[in-house]
Amino acid sequence: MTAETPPTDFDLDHFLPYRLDRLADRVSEALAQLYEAHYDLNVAQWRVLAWLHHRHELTAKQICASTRMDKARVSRAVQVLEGRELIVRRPSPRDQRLHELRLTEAGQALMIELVPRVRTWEAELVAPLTTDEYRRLLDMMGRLEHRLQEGE
Amino acid sequence: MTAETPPTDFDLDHFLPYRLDRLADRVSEALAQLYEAHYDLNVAQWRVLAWLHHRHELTAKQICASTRMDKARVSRAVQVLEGRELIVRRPSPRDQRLHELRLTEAGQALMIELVPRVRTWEAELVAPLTTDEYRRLLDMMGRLEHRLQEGE
DNA sequence: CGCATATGGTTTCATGTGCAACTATTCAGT
DNA sequence: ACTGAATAGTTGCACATGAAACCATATGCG
Repeated sequence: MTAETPPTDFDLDHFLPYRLDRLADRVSEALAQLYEAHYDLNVAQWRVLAWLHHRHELTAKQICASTRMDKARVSRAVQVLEGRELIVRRPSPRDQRLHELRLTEAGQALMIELVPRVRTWEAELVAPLTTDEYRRLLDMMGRLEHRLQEGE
Repeated sequence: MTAETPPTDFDLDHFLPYRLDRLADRVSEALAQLYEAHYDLNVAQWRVLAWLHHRHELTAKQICASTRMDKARVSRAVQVLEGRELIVRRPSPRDQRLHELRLTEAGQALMIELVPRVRTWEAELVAPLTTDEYRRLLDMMGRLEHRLQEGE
């Protein structure tokens, strides 16, 4: 070790973007183990299923908006899921450009099996936080997101 | 919009992994604008520079540990940065396997210019939080990370 | 109607990334 | 000292991703 000190102190452990990224990465990795191994889903596919489970019927565009994923990425995830018959894609009668997506029976069955596992896992993850802290955490994150949104 | 309700309630807006990912993604994207456009650095390169700025002298291995980046990714970032003469790579006299990395004059100059911009930007980002809230936020994130670490 | 423009979604292409195999150096055990 | 295991880092390969070009349908305006 040299004795020289850095030119300016820039402590990355107190730098929010770095900490956020590190945590999100770890969380995402841990969560992925729940759906990758057993269900052979990648992140994009998981997200599409999660939103369809949550919202019941959506177009690819809406999923893009919800997940911040590129439309190409969503398109490819949808193709795979449709191929596996976990979702169906039906052109909207109103507008032939957009396709309404929804879970098939098999897709529903998968999610009904998977979601409780995910919830249990999440509960365990946030166990070190009180419910009040958890609420505050989400609230603060919301304010940060809002801040970024208004800048754009 | 359909009037149908989702089969089970799984509100992704209250699902921490999703919220974390979305926020980290937005933050990362905003931060990237600070170093991509003006300095032509990608995320990996920025991280390597940031750690070298912070720690002054490190090996690739140490950077891997700090940033959770794959060693191949670090290796390639280092190659580019060395090519641009922003860092130097010197085999350790003690152990020829490992290479000590440090910023060149040019690299230091770049960071001395860039870091204050980044800090200002971060300050603005977290402005909606009180300093106490910010402290708590980092603390909670730390506990969550710790929770994940002990599981592995 | 008919043409220009916008929009949802797909495909192509260039790039970045992770994994695994590989090289070079060091270390441990005999 | 010698052989085999470990470690730091690089490279080859296969794959996922984003940007941009593209296709099909819809909409606005003359």
